[in-house]
Amino acid sequence: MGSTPQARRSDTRERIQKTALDLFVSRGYEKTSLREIAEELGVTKAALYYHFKTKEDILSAISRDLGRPVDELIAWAEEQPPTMETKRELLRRYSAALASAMPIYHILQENQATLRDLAVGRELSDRVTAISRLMHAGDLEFDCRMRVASAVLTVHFGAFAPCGAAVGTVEQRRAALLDVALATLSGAPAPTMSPDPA
Amino acid sequence: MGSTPQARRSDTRERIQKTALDLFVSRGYEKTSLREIAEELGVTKAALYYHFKTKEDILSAISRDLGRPVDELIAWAEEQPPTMETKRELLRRYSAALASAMPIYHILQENQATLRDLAVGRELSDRVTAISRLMHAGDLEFDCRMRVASAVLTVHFGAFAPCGAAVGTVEQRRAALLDVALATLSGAPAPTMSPDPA
Amino acid sequence: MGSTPQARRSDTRERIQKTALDLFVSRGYEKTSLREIAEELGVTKAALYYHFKTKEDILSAISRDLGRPVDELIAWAEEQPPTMETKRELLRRYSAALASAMPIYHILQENQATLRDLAVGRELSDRVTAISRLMHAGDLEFDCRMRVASAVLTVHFGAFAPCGAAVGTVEQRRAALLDVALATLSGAPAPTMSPDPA
Amino acid sequence: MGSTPQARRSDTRERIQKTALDLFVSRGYEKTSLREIAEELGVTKAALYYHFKTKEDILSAISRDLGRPVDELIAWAEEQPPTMETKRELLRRYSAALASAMPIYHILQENQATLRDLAVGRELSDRVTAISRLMHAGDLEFDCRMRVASAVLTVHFGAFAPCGAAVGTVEQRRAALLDVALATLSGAPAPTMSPDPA
DNA sequence: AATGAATGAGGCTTCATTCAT
DNA sequence: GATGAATGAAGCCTCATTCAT
Repeated sequence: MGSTPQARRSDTRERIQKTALDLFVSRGYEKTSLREIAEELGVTKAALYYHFKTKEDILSAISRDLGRPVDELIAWAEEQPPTMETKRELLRRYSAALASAMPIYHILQENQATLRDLAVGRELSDRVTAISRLMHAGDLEFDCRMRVASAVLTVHFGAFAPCGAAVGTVEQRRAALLDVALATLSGAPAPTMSPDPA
Repeated sequence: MGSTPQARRSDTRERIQKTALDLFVSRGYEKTSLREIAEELGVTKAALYYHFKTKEDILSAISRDLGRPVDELIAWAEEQPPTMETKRELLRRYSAALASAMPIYHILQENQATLRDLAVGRELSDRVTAISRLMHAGDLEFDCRMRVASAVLTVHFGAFAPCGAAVGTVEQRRAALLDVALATLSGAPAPTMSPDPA
Repeated sequence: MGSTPQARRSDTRERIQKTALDLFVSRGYEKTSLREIAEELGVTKAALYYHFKTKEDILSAISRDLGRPVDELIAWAEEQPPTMETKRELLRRYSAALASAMPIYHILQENQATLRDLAVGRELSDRVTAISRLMHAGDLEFDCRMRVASAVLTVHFGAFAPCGAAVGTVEQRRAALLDVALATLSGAPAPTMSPDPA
Repeated sequence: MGSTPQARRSDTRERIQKTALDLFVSRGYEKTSLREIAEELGVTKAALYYHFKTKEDILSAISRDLGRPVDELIAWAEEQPPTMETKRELLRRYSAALASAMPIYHILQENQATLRDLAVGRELSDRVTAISRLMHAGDLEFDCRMRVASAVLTVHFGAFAPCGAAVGTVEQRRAALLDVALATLSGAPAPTMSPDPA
């Protein structure tokens, strides 16, 4: 009994996922070779193939794991009426979900050309598309659609890159961008900006 | 006026750039091999090396050519005072410049992981960064910065992807998103949206 | 009598042989991996290694089992005088034996290059060689040897492939080819064929 | 002028084919790796890929080159009337053609399982099938078909293996087997064999 | 201005096999 | 009687690049 309470049956699979994720994020999917992953882990390439059928499969597993929150969010939104309030809530939750699922989106973001013709690429971009579709649901006028688009772009891409220099914490920026997006969404201004103090 | 003395020398260099651009856009930088470019053009790989030192060099030349408008925009903005009006104008011009320089930004966008450690990658992303820096110039408050960020994200990323379903023409969408961004920038809402009759 | 004490112990070994045989026949020895065999059977590769020392060992066991009739035939022929009648009978019996042992000969036939340097390869081809040797036994003249050779080739290779289009049943073809071979053997023609009315 | 009169443009392609043929014959197609071929030739694997698109392509080129005589024979036979005399002549020519094209047939013969699902495999076996089809052309009776089959088997497979021990030269054996096959074909006995001198 | 030939490095994947449990 | 995990060797192939001509 004692010792590790959890099953003693090798945590290698998870270690592979973790290491692969790190490398995919830092060096890119295509540029990360299985050799690197294996070496970093201290196992052989063949060991990776014991746990995953292909390189793509590794990313796929990661995508499934990290993408779950967003998937659940989509499932939730699909059962709500396409009202303004739903969309505001969706945007809020999406912003939050992104914060934790960031790594995969980062990968999708930076490796689009490569992932485009991989099944896992669709898995990933389908999620983004779904959110966008839900935000645009209903019979909106053109101007309104553009505000929705802006809001989505702000929340989604605001999650990456240190946009606007490094002011505040990551979390503070996220919250603030969400506010701006919400304001844009409803057509109301966010906290005003002095007309031109410069 | 006759032909410019320099011209009529061989358009191969330009044909290479054009073909390479097409392929980089449609298949990605890394996934496009020099063999493909050469085959598509009906020349040998070695011919490419006669005109360009490396693969990266091809992209670099493309970047220089297509990026000129944005470079000029940056140069212009750097000589303006960092006023609100400058930024509004900068945003307008950037939106317009993007429309024509789109292909390279598309490439940067979809191949970030690969370009990250290439000199040409910096060339490309420096331009984006410069715009962002100029937009954030001056002593702005936090909230204001976030609005700037949202505006930039909207204009920049709105240029890619058919965000918000295919309503209107590309040009109409661009103009509309620019309006939304400008409104966000000044803290005023764009044309309002009904508060939610549902 | 009850069940033989040895029996009822686990039929896995036999199931492995059967599955392996099927796959070796349909996909070839080299191209059939232990993984495939294991998967088809619903066990692990390691299980195969519990029952057999190596991949070759599996084929070896199959060869032993299915080759027994031919081995017995060889043993029988080795105790007969090398008369014409013996050879005629040998040919008849070989034709019959082949019909039932076909699968392994099929494997030998189609995987010669691979089996050549395996012990089991010799086991298999030795049987063929032995038959041939026995058919050629004695002090035959050159012309006669060639007729023997033709007869053996006809019976042996006639057992594979749908030679001569699909006329008659497999069994009918076998019997007919045996007749032709026997006729060739004794230098007498089989039922005549019109001299060419065209 | 002087030096080699032939184009000085690298004979590597042909050297590859020659070396590959040797190895495919002696070690088998599957068991011959591109590394081996390259090493034997003193070039890199990549050099092979400069001259041939794939491993299969190498065999394909060999097949095309060595198979030409048989292809021509088939073309010839297809324009003859399907008379007995045509078939006798076809058998004669096939026997001769085989003598020179032997290596590829040897490869087909010994690597069937591997070649089965390769395009080049069909190329190869189609030739054999075509000969067989032509030999069986017309409205033959069952018995006759079986004699045809025996004749074809004798000539085709007699070309391989030292059937009947090493008596006479290869050429003598070929001629003799052809005679036996021709005799079988027409239903007449070949030079008789004493009824049983043993 | 361009080609033909070749290279070295490295990519992903599969295989037969082993061994502790 | 069998499994889960792992390995080492090797396979085919592709790529960016070079260089003599």
